[in-house]
Amino acid sequence: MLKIGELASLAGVSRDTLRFYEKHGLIIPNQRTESGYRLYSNIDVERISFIVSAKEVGFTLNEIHQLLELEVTKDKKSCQDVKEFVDNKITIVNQRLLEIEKIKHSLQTLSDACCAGDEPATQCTILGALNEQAG
Amino acid sequence: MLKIGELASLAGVSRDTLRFYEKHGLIIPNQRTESGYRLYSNIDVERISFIVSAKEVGFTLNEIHQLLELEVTKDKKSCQDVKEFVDNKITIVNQRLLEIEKIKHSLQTLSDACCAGDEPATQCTILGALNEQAG
DNA sequence: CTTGACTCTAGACTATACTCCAAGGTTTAA
DNA sequence: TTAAACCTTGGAGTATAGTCTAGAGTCAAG
Repeated sequence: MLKIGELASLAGVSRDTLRFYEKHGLIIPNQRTESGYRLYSNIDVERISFIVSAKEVGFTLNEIHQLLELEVTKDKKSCQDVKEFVDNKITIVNQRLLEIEKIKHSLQTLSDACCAGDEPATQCTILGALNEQAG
Repeated sequence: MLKIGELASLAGVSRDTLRFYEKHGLIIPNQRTESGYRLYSNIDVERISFIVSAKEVGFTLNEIHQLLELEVTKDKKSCQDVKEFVDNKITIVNQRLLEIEKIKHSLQTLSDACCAGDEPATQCTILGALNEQAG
């Protein structure tokens, strides 16, 4: 079991952030010591690492909360609901993948080509590099 | 030339957002009418679309501002500086790509497998699906 | 020639996601 | 046994990114 400071440094977030996430229902330690100290388990390490990743790729804490709450039971109705919600997220994720690939490509153009020598200056801004892909 | 409302609806943002971006130096119309109306060009359409994309994949307005300001001149020093900055961003973008792929995969697991019938319930949460990849 | 849809500025307000502080209790290592 | 380093709660403060409002000017159509 980990105390809040231990989980915080493992996960690369602050103690305050963990308490903030708890207040918003994202990560709740399943135990406390007698004196009231929060105790986290290994599952919480995974949980917080998912939260951090999801946040970095543009999900809000609210969306992340919904994702973490998802639980497919074999009940067909639940399945249907969850599938709809998840497929929606997949669509968003796919769009983001395309966007991030495009940005990556244009950054690469900027990095690789522009210092080499003979390229036209038009490629040597981020928008120029983006257009390069289209043309 | 486009007025602010026209650009706004083309780009899917509000007029207020465009004025807000202007105040922060992200997009400045190169002309005004005699009465003071902002006039935007096609370049501004691309610019705003880049801003929206970059924001969606997790860049802050500040970072986006820096990216838009980038301009590689043939001057070697500028080249070096820009390359360093851009390579840094590429590293970040690559990490995000991995993270988003991982999330996508686990969403797919949730969507595809969990309603089918015989899977263990452990896969049927987002964290369960994420672990599925590791194991 | 006026009505409605648009634009302007300045400034107040909101949501999200922290971050810091005060005042106190707990644990641990010298 | 005491000081440093941790933990608690509650609440205030901050940064980012808008969003809304007021009060006024502009423009195109009827």
